[in-house]
Amino acid sequence: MNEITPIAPASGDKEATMPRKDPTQRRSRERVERILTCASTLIADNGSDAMRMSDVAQMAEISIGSLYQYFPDKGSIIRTLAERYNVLGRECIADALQNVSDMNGLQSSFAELIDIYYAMFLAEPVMRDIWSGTQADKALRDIDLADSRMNGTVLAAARARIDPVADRDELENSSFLIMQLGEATMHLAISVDRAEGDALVENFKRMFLREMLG
Amino acid sequence: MNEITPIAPASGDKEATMPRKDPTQRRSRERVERILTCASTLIADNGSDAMRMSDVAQMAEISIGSLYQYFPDKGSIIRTLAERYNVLGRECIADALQNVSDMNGLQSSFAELIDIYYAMFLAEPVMRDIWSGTQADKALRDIDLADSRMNGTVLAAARARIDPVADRDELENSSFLIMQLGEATMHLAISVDRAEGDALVENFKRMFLREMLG
DNA sequence: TGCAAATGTGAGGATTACTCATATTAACAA
DNA sequence: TTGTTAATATGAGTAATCCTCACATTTGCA
Repeated sequence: MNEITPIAPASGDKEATMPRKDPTQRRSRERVERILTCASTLIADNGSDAMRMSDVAQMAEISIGSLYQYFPDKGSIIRTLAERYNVLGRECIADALQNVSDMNGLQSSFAELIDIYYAMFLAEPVMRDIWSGTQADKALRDIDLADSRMNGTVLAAARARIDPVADRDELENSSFLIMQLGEATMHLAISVDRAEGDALVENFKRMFLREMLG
Repeated sequence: MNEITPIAPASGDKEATMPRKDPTQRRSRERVERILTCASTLIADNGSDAMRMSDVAQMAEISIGSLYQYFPDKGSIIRTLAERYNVLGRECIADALQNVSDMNGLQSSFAELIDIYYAMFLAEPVMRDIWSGTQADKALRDIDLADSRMNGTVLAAARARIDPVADRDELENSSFLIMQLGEATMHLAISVDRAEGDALVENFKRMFLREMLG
């Protein structure tokens, strides 16, 4: 698996080389953040394809060489941003579903989650660019699948609580599918005009709710 | 919209320059076919990202310059291949749904269609490569959407026949969504192991059938 | 202050899509 | 047949951009 997180700033325990202490690490962290912020800005402006590594370096006021010290390649910057959004999304989903224990709760929580996700996609150009179709990078696709699996597991757990006799594998499989289809719906919805997108999201909600009723 | 079909081989009516007749056109068509065949082979081998235009030219035994005479850019070759698969798929779908007139028929036809599509995706490495995630190219995404819209319209028509009082816009919208989600399910299914993929496809079938029942 | 490790630098290497000036070929008129 | 011209073929070269690497600078500590 390709790195998601950038190279750790030399907190090496190997070889016991009397590692440097705080200032360096702080500076490194700040640099990583600045790189990510600049990359975000550039992606928001013109998309990740148009984002050139030289632009990122220039905007972050570092040399290309330094940039590559923190991120081994262009994809790793994009993946790091993607994973950050995913973490936010997972927290959101976990929060919403953690304490669900009946069908009504599940339905309302999920409907709400879909709205939140849709709003996020509409509001965040970077997220939109990274996920909307652009999955040329296999490593990015893997991140996406892993994310859906985690979210699917959370959903499956909630459904199992509601219906303890349901087959677990079946729940896991269909919950994973629902997560992926939800994502596909988002991608689709943001690539058509707003009115149609809204209708598609509503339709997906309906399909999901029907599916939940088993 | 970017060209899908390659540049037409000089059947110019403009300027009335006494156009050439058959042999040239036949030769051009053969060249286009050879290019597409070679591109297919290369994509099947290593994916479209790894396919270099110089490889295509070499394998097709033409110069790079000639290659670019027939296809204005790399994407246009891929789009042409994509559209050919789509045409096949549309014919398949239209055939299956054209004469459906009751819910039983719709359900069995659609279930069968899903199996056929799944089998196609499993069997065709080129199709898999072009559609599986790799939608970096916006023009390709447009082709995909147009395809789903056409198929969605066919599905909506079948559903309208079965339930004449249903809201047409609603049918159109949800049929379009179903087509896109079906595609998403295929992409997902072929990117996990076979057993899980099979289960995902079965799950999608179930979801679809439930949705159809209204 | 001196040293070694860590970090910074940017010119340049490498790849690859695509162009264009030139050469070749095909179709037709005389 | 032969000359003419439009269509087509050619491939060395251009451009864009990711990434490397040899060297310079900075940092933390003895």
